[in-house]
Amino acid sequence: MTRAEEIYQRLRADILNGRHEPGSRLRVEALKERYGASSGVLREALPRLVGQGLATFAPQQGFRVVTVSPERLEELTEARVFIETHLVRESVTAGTIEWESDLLAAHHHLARVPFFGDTGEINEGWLNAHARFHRVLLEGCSNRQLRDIATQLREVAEVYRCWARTPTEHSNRDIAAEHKTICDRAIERDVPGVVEALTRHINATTNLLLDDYGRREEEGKQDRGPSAP
Amino acid sequence: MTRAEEIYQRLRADILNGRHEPGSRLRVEALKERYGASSGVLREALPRLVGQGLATFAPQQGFRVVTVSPERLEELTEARVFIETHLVRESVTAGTIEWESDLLAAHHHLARVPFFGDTGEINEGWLNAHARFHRVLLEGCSNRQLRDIATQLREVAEVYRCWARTPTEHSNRDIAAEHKTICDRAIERDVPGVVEALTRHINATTNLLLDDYGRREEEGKQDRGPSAP
DNA sequence: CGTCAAGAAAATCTCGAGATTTTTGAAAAA
DNA sequence: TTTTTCAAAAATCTCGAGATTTTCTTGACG
Repeated sequence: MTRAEEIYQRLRADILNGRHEPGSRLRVEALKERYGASSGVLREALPRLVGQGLATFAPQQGFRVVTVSPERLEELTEARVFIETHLVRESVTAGTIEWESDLLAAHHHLARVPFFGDTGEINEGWLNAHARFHRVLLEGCSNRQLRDIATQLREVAEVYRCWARTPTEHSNRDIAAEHKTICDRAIERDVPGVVEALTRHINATTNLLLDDYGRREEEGKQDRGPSAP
Repeated sequence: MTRAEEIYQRLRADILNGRHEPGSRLRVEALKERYGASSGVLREALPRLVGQGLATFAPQQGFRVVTVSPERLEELTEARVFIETHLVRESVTAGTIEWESDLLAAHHHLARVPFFGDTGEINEGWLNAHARFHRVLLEGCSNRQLRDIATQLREVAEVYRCWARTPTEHSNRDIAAEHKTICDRAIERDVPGVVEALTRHINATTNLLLDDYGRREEEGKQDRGPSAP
């Protein structure tokens, strides 16, 4: 593992967990101190994030965490539904016994790992298990190009999860039930069922985030409202 | 334009034009001399190619141009047909008058620019016009996520074009006719027509390349055949 | 003749210093 | 009060040298 590789992994995890806020600048000087790496290493790691769609770059203005907006989230969701439903259809149709086993294992893990961490934030282990479940679900499809695209889109969408204010215990239970449904339908080889369950799941997650965004906008207006003209 | 930006553009163009062979190593030391840039600049530009899917990277082993294989080309083609037909459907349905005009202009340019350059190789201007035509065709669709994905897939597919042995005048005429059909059906707002034309076009290009690959394999076998046991 | 090992060559990886550009903040003018 | 100017500060951009790792060559051994 080279230095640049390590820093890239840490940067990626820190963005996916919201430790770097969406839209915030990624100053090389600041990152040098935080990650204890030279500018050269950082300037090699950061462009990789750009390629993955997790960061942006402008000449003479440095790097930024990818920015978020409701419009972009809706586009992202539409793209995910389009591609993932296609993949899951192929996957459930063509998946082998090994794929079935992997999916069961991934779901079992996801169902057991706690959603909340010690600090009240989302547990990093849960995020990893969640990413794994969705990846394995589509791995029955043989087209690696499309699978890679789906993974990339999910990663960008993950930025939005940590951007939302606070995940609730209620939403956690809903999500867990959705995962169970997806897993069951997939094992049963119920193609229309799994497609519908996955579509619902993706859209439900988006709606949760959009509601949260709307609420925040509302509060923001009140803060700058009649009480402080 | 920063140094790294410039070098990135040149590297990208050189890969897309086959001046760096698929699978070949991109040694920093060699590129330093060729592009007249320092190692730092190159180590910033190369990871961007990796993110775009035009190069690969392995720790301690450096960068390589993306490798090609018939299987990967087939996966790529399947992915392109799946995504581009969806996009062109949206595009032709929702495209504005401005979009129509842009498409006509892009096709006119593509039809006029010569296919072969002075050296007998494919003309770089034609490659640019071709990329532009296909990009504009899908630009009537508002979902930027999906459009970007389609563009990225086409770019990777471009690597295969230069990998093929020699484009013929015959294949050139076929391709030009296909572009004309696509453009006409799009302007007529004939959705099923344009979807069929685009599907044919993508598959035809792939088949041309696969035939060429098969012929080359055949010759390779003869070379190493009974005459030299 | 083929296999293995040690040394040499070459490439990658890492770092910090200097040049260039952008941003910031305060002072002056309208 | 608002706008403009300009200089200081900070960040980006670029470069080449040294450390580490891989690859290639050469030669000895089975």
